[in-house]
Amino acid sequence: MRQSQLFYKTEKVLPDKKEAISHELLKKAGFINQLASGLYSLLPLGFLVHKKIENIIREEMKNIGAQEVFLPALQPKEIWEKTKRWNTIDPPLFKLKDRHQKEFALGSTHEEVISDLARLKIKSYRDLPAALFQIQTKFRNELRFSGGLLRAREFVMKDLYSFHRDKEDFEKYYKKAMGAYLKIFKRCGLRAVVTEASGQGFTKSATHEFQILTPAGEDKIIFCKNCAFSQNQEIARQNEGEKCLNCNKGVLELKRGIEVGNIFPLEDKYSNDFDLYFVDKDNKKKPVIMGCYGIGLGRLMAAAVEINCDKKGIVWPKEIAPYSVHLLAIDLKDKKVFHQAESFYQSLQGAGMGVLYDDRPQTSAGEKFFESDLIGIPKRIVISKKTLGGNKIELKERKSDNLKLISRKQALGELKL
RNA sequence: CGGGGCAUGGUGUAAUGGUUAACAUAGGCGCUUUGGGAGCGUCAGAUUCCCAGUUCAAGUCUGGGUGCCCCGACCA
Repeated sequence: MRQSQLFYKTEKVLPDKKEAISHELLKKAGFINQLASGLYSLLPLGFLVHKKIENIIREEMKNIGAQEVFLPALQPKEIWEKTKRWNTIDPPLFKLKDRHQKEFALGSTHEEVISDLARLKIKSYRDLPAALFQIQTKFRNELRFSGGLLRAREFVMKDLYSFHRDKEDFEKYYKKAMGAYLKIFKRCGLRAVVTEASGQGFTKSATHEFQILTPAGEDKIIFCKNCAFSQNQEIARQNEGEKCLNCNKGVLELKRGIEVGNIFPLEDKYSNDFDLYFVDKDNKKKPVIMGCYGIGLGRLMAAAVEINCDKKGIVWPKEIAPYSVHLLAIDLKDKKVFHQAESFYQSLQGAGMGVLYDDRPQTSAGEKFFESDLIGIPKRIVISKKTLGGNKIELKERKSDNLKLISRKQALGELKL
């Protein structure tokens, strides 16, 4: 992509108010734009990152045998009455009516829709287990929004639902899903802490949240450094400063975290509400055992920035960077520089690399460097009069200060790594 | 839902109740610039969120509305 053509603009003046660092950087660097409270547009750079995250999730979902579906966001009132959640779910639903006064909600989650669907397709133990996921917009009528993408009213979520014959099979899958989740977060440059959390009255068994430890987080968790035991403060039986009862060694700390995902045993709650029964080998009708598993994509993106940034800007983890190489051409009026830069741009593209090429002839060197650091693409190539003197180009990683002057051939090799 | 704050060119801010609402940034044009957000010149851009009211006079004061932000509560 030629930067001269890219739809973006970095901001030089931002409001004085204190906001989450991730929010400030994403706005400043031109990844997102706020339309209203809790409503955000993803600009080309932001959407590229979003799509990278989507694809990581797709890969890992595929690895645990889940199939992708796409369910309606607009949902009729009846299915919500079956679970008695039309008026009780918190945060409340956004509700609306069609021209015949029939009532609908914008889905804040999809247990109702998926259970209704599963009822039609799952009849026998032979149909189990099954796992379906989707990447889709959710709407939540929260009392308050904050931290930019960290809590929005409309956001994209990956939600996975699994269906099982019995508890044992469910538990096996639950562990598999937990592993997949940890892998997803790792690939996004994050170390997630698995935290026990409340079942919110739906289940007595523990549910698990995936927390990214950072002071910018809204959640409070009790954490043991020694054994990585972790509980959301809302259910914690111990306080900070006490000795960890899990390992009997560490001292518990109170940490803040961003909840980037959670996994939840649904047991037979929705199966009973939707008559989701199957006939088992023993010819007996039994309720399907369900689990649900969610990841907030926007929140994940913000958390990735929150953790991967410095004073100059974002430092994107390799796998979710909008582009993998940022090619800066300086002294573009010099014909040699121009030709070298153009041809290297072609070479990079030919090698199948995602490359952003700063081809703007009027922009000063300083501004190019500044914006490059702000946008945070992992690898930077500079071609200028200076580098051409030795017929080399300059390579620098965003996360380090080391400059390397190498030949174009060498650079192509190194960039592929 | 409780408490607090703010609302002025696209963006960020300034303006003891008193001329023509100022500055920065972003934008257009021209010239000069190119290794860490370039300089000079020039042009353009605002019924000061909306509706009432007080006053000789309102961006500024009062009331209501709307929007946004922060703290708390809430949060599958």
